[in-house]
Amino acid sequence: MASIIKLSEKNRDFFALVYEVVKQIPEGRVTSYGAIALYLGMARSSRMVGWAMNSAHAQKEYIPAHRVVNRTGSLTGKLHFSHPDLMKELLEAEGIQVENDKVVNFTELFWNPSVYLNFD
DNA sequence: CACATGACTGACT
DNA sequence: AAGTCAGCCATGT
Repeated sequence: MASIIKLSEKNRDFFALVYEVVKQIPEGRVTSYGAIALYLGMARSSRMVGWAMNSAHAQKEYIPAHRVVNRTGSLTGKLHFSHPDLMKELLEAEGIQVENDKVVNFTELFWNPSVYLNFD
């Protein structure tokens, strides 16, 4: 029926914040759901970040969701893209090597928002 | 209200 | 490194 997602105002803000952070991820770098949650002060709501990403594709502005993986560097969200291999292709297009659904050199490519988006 | 589900994580093995 | 478990929290039934 209604394809419109019902969200409380509180969660709308949360979604917007998540997208805002994801959009700041530089090309060729990746981060994790937990790191974003931590940066937003919701360290125990990492699942909610993934939940927010589920609606990223519906946003008017482009969200580089492929740059967000789980803590081990696994492409856990690949099945939610329009094509299962799209996530890998997008990452490789940015120079990120992907092997067996995992980001190679994940620890080196990891982009921590809490470090690069420090509050002053 | 109880229970299941999920783009997660940390601890433990 | 990889698998299992419990904790996590918003949604759906």
